[in-house]
Amino acid sequence: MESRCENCIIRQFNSLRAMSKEELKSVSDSKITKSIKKGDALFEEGDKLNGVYCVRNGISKLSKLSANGKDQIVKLATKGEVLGQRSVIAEESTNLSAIAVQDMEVCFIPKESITNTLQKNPNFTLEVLRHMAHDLKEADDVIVNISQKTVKQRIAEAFLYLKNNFGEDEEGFLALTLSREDISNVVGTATESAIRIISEFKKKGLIHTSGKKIGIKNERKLMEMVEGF
Amino acid sequence: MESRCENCIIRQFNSLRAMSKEELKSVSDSKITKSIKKGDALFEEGDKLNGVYCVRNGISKLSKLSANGKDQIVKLATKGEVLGQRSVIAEESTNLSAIAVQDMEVCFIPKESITNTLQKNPNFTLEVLRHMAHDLKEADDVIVNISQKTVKQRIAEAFLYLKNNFGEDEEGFLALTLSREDISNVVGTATESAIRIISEFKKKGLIHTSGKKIGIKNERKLMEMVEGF
DNA sequence: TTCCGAACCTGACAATTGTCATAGAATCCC
DNA sequence: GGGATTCTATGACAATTGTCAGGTTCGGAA
Repeated sequence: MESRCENCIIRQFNSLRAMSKEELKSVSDSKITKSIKKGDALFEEGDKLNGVYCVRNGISKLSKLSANGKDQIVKLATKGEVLGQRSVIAEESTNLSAIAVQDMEVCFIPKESITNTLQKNPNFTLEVLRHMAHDLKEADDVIVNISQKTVKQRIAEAFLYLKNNFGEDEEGFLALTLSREDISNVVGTATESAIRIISEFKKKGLIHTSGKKIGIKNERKLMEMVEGF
Repeated sequence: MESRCENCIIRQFNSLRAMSKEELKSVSDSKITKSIKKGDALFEEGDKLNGVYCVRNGISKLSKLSANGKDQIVKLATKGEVLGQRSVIAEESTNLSAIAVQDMEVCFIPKESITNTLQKNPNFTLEVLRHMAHDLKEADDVIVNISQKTVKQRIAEAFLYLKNNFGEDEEGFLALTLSREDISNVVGTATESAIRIISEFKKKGLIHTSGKKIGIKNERKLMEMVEGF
């Protein structure tokens, strides 16, 4: 495993690429590499973060607990994404929990390295800004989807999203396997409703399953369903 | 009306305050002041923006059209807010429409003034970044609310939000009067459902109405309702 | 003023979704 | 390997929400 940030490929995918050699060196010297097991938390809602997490491997769900005790998953973050930025930048405690849905490898970067660079390197700041602008757009899309589409449409969309963003394994199952509960927390519905709709999709030949694993059989029909046919 | 950005009080409320004297001067020289009538659009979903809009007065709804033909209002923007930033920064066409819900006065600032400053003045960039971080957090909250709360709770919350953010007039009505349709588009429900719930609130003595105008009568009960009692 | 259209309101009904209860299947841990 | 626990699944039912179809009221224009 490469342990110098300067040489880390992951950097290509995130805002760290806009850092200068010296800045990267300082980040590299202060970072701490951590292994996170599936189900463990990187941080939890309300925590004050002393730094950000750069994901080298694995996938994390970012979720928020609602008053009625249900989690809403707001985003799934994978290799190359930086978590906790929003909180560090706004100097607020985080509004989301980050929990591993697969074993993960992350680098913890103390916030000083980040805030120093933010104040000195406009390219880096702009790069972070662009990323956040993108996240904001995605959040807007989620709002519209969740309020205007039926649960069925949202589940169909979630499967397509999982395929497009995380791919499939050799047997044609979605590479990212989520529990039924996680799926229902992504689309914002009751677990039983999600299960029922998954069964229905299976009966209609849109998907096939094997245990928790789900594979897409008829992508076109799923897409039509998302559009409302 | 003050026409030099350097002297504009609005600037105190947004990221423009982080600009240097010279930068502000250049913005001021290139800006165009516009009056927008209630119902007219500042820009529409899909437009490529050549600049941003700084709101001097009035209120705009930011909304996105969904496949089924309904608008979802994602945010209400008022005095001091800058619209179109996200799109200019990400160099994408906008994902939202901005339509005046009251007569407005705005300053159009060509994107060059903004992008130049973004590249040169890290304080400004950081300030913009902080604002966007805040918007992103709010968007996350909206996602959780919309997916986990009932329509009734969301409407109660919307009224409290309107009171806290836009205040009340002398007679105790919400200062920002929205049509029933706009209200339903804020909470993401059918217009009829919104109307029905407004009637119910009125019967229960939680609010009082006069034409389109709505006044809050029992704030405590509304708050309890939002919490789920 | 009077008319017209838009906005508001209400009822009846259907569809969607959530809740509760229960049972089987898978998984984990000793 | 076996028992406990968690996850998946399904039925029955209730609650919520949307849709359609009609009204009424309001505000602006002729």
